[in-house]
Amino acid sequence: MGIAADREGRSGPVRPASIVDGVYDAIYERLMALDIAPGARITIDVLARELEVSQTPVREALSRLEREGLVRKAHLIGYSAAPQLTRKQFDDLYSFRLLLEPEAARLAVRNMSPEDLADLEAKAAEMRRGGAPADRSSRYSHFARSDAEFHDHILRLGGNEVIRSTLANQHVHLHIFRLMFHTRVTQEALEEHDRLLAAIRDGNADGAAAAMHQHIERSRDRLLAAFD
Amino acid sequence: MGIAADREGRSGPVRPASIVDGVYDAIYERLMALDIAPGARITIDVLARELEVSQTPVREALSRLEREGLVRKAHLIGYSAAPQLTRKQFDDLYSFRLLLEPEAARLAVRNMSPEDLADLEAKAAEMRRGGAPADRSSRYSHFARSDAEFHDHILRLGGNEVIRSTLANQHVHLHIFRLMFHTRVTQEALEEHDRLLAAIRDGNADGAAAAMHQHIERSRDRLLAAFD
DNA sequence: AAATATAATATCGTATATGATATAGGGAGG
DNA sequence: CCTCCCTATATCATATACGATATTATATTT
Repeated sequence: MGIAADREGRSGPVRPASIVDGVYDAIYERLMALDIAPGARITIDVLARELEVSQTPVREALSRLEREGLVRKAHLIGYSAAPQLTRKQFDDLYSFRLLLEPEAARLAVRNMSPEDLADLEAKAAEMRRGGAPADRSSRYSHFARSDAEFHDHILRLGGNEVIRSTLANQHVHLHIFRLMFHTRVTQEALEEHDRLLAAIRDGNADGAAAAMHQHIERSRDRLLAAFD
Repeated sequence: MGIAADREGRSGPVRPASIVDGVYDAIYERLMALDIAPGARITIDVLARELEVSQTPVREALSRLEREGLVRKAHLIGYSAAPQLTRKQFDDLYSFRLLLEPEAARLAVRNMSPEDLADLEAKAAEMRRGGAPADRSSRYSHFARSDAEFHDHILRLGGNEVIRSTLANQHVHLHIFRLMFHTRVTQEALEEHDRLLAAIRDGNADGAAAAMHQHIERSRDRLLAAFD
């Protein structure tokens, strides 16, 4: 049947460049929204039917997600959403961040231009305003996203692309969100961001590194409650 | 001859090897052997014909390699082997290693058991013996592989799985090999390994971290020649 | 002769089909 | 009544087919 022509006709929602990208985004969205719960099975052809695409792009998207640790694949059994972070994975992840992000903050102070700072300030201001007063879960989801962008922005300014892309691929904020989508400890984080931003603004590299270090440690401590 | 042979599943019932894994290894091998030059086009169906499999597993293997940065994909154009590391990528990569590996060495000293140490010693001894006196390029390829295993082993002992898997996915040693497959500076590296190993053996965590730091810095300096 | 337009080819991106494997459920035997 | 085996179904892994797009070569025009 003329599926292809059919789909071509109703361009409908913004069609990403490739179908695979669209599928990837759609799955990511469902994971982020906890529409697919941690550990839940993900069957390829169900997904393909729901998204009205063939199995091939679904496969490729899942393959990407697997490489990023967001889904797991069991040979001849199938895909499933990654389970909740274990305590050990959590600890490892935060140790990892503590080794990289403070240094990246230090580098950011050294390398950035005035325009870069302005961009960062704008992003922080946007975070402070917060999202629309939607339901709590989607509000936090919005925060998680903004927070990820804020951190990513600093990493970008730091200039070390290996550090940046590596942390991006860890999807820290998605995991965190799944750990505690029910809480609302965003206020403290915002204050820590402000302290970090102040150090950056002052061109205080050591201070920025220290502020980033403290921010991550506190974030870790706040989240530790989720393991009790 | 197909590739699906000689793949051993882990414990348990004899799991049929997946063709994708075989294709992945085959492509990796060609990249490592410079059989596929940096930047060279990789056409899916040529590869599929050569390996005597269908295009589907080739696609999935290439997708994995792409996520690892070993091949690049241009939408509607095709795959190609990743180009040689640029100077900036090289610098970023070594800065990244310097932030992580010394700490991992420190952790390794703290966490490892006597058996772990014995394993590490064995691996180091094996490296010292070196490979058979084959042609120079394949000998260095062998060294690159052993070196990768040595470092990975230490990272494993460190216990932080995020650090370990992240560095493994950078494929540092493959890139390095492609940078200077023509040189033979392995002797110095072996001596640095020995110093590192000595510190580990003595339970000297700070010393191990320092030795690792120095080893990576020197490795970087040796390779810098490749950019002149 | 150079440049543009047009046709031919190669290769990708996507869809569908087929065979293989695991899991679940029911029936026979102990 | 329980256990084991066997069959049925769902799902994956792979193969093949088809349409779309880029690249290359050729021809025509200026």
